[in-house]
Amino acid sequence: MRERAIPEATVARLPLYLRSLVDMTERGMQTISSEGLAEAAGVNSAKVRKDLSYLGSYGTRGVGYDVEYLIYQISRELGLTQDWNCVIVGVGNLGRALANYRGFGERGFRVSALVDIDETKIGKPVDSMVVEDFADLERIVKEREISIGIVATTAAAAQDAADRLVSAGVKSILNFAPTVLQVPDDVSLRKVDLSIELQILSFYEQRKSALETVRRGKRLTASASKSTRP
Amino acid sequence: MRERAIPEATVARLPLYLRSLVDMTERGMQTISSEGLAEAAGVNSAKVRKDLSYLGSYGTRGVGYDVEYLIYQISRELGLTQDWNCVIVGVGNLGRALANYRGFGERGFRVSALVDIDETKIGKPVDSMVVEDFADLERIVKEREISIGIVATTAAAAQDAADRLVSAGVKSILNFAPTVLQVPDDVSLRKVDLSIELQILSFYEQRKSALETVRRGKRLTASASKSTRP
DNA sequence: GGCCGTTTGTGATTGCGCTCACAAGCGCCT
DNA sequence: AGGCGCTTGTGAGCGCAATCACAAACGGCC
Ligand SMILES: NC(=O)c1ccc[n+]([C@@H]2O[C@H](COP(=O)([O-])OP(=O)(O)OC[C@H]3O[C@@H](n4cnc5c(N)ncnc54)[C@H](O)[C@@H]3O)[C@@H](O)[C@H]2O)c1
Ligand SMILES: NC(=O)c1ccc[n+]([C@@H]2O[C@H](COP(=O)([O-])OP(=O)(O)OC[C@H]3O[C@@H](n4cnc5c(N)ncnc54)[C@H](O)[C@@H]3O)[C@@H](O)[C@H]2O)c1
Repeated sequence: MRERAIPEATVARLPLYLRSLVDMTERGMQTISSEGLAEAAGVNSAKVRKDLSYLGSYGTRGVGYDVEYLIYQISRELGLTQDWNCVIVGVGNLGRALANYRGFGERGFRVSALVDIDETKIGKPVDSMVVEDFADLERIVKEREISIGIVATTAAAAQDAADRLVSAGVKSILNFAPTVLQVPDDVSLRKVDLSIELQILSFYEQRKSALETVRRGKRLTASASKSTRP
Repeated sequence: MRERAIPEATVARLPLYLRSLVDMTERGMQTISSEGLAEAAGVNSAKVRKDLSYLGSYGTRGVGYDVEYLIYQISRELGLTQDWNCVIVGVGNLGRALANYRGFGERGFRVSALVDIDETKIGKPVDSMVVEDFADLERIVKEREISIGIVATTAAAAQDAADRLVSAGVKSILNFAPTVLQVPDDVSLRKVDLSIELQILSFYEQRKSALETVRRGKRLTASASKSTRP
């Protein structure tokens, strides 16, 4: 267990713990048990303990975890002791909302550039910044030491945006366009896809209404035809 | 295998297949192999076949899957043969971007209401709609048969927004606020958390630069102090 | 009509992550 | 100083998901 390699699932939960812990300091709490942190983060307490144990033995038996110290350790592990420079590619509806969002800066992510391909947008101010030309991406990335690229272009342009980010040396990409991007193995890619989230909700919603209908004693033609299928 | 109950992981991938398939019809393709669909969706072909087999035996050996027919079957399974009415709670930066987004309507999700608590926003037009009063949420949900609630309020107000959605009868919630929401068991909850995504990227980015530094033959003080810890 | 190349559908296997359960360790109180 | 209650850290077991691997099935061609 003392080995390196934190499981992916744990990495995905650390930011959640971190947020809960920050809330707790703001409410003046000094220590927190795995049980308490689990409740705040909406997970199981054994999971919390196992996750935290990957970082080291930072708890005290019979007492819990020191909130401040744990914040520091998680921040360090996540690489949040430094600021990261980001570029938003595509300044449409979504890109603008992201640019205006204060939450990123608070968490150590600085939006250092906004780029777009649309002539009518280039040069215009957006939230104390100015939209720059997509053509200058490589120079901008190098000059400002940008390490994270946020793709908020149309779906059709997203692969191009990603390719340009990659050749500029960006190794981490967050994609909002509803398309599957291809990137080299050494580039981390994460996606946020709102339509997919809604479709997943739709699946369970449908299942619920179907169940409701069955409970009322009605036969569903859909399920009936399905059961007759060999 | 003929049993009901589609694995969660499969449900999450079905929308991805669906999107690839729609792209394919637009390019005039009639049939597609699991291999081809796998490539388009960025997954392994065995996974595609197993996922699709949960819906039934809709493929033809030696040929592949009929694109149109598969689109229909996946849509039906996901509950996309009907439209779903949604309400956006909180019309700030993000809420406005979501309201203006055309992609939802195309996929059968109709934004039927925008509500906010801010007096100065209520009554104002946003994308051919008018912002309504959060206080009227229950009536609006009932009248327009809204089944999906999208929470885009500030973090502090998100739990209240969710509670009100739940008591209005909404059973599916998509949360954008960076906070853990509590909802009853029979309510589906999904979250989109951009800061968490960035923090995950940060973790791997840091690991990469650490590795890079080690490769260059330098000793990392961080890893050195870690290895001396008992 | 039979053979051949192709692709599906699915048992079998492996691996990962979640949960349980409890010994070990800590602080506090007497 | 010793006992007690509380909480951590982690081995063990379990279940779900990913991957492998191949028999079964199909279309087309000779
Ligand atoms: N708006 C939303 O709420 C929302 C929700 C879910 C998904 N999305 C997705 O996010 C993406 C952006 O959405 P949006 O509503 O902001 O769209 P938008 O059309 O308003 O903005 C897209 C922007 O990208 C720019 N662009 C196009 N090609 C480019 C290129 N090659 N390089 C740089 N910039 C380029 C355009 O000029 C435009 O400014 C889309 O892919 C959309 O599907 C948006
Ligand atoms: N803007 C972004 O790009 C972005 C990115 C990531 C996360 N988020 C999160 O999304 C949420 C919204 O972000 P934003 O930038 O739009 O913030 P915002 O402050 O611009 O908008 C919040 C809106 O919610 C409304 N509101 C507050 N309490 C309400 C209540 N009880 N009922 C109804 N409406 C209420 C406010 O009046 C305001 O209009 C925040 O929680 C934010 O952390 C936003």
